[in-house]
Amino acid sequence: MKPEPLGFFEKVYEVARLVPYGRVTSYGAIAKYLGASRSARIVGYAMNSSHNKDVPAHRVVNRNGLLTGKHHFEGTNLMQQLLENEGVKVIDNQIQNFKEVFWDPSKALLDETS
DNA sequence: TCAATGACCTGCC
DNA sequence: GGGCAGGCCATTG
Repeated sequence: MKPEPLGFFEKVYEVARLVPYGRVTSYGAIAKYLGASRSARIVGYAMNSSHNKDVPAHRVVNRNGLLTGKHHFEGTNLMQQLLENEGVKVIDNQIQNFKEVFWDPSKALLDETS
């Protein structure tokens, strides 16, 4: 369980932690930032292991802005509650204004003057 | 070691 | 423009 010291997972955790408050990102965005847009599934898999980490997995959703992984949280609406608590409008597991709350790692890290 | 699965994405019909 | 199928990389049984 230790392919590399700083493998894909760690990178995913890093980006997930870099997600600002009230902002969300997508698996594809992280994967793309890591240079593995085709390995978007791995990013989600990393989140699965991020349960024990301090990774805000609730800020990470799919490309459609749908809380696909909310099923993996404690409660059924915990993920939604967390996002709403941060100011993100979530209705029926669907993030409203996803385009506005969307946080692109590559773009944000590239231009931090947001 | 092999095979199947998975919080997805992209491309094609 | 919408829906369906395949593929990608890594982990677990």
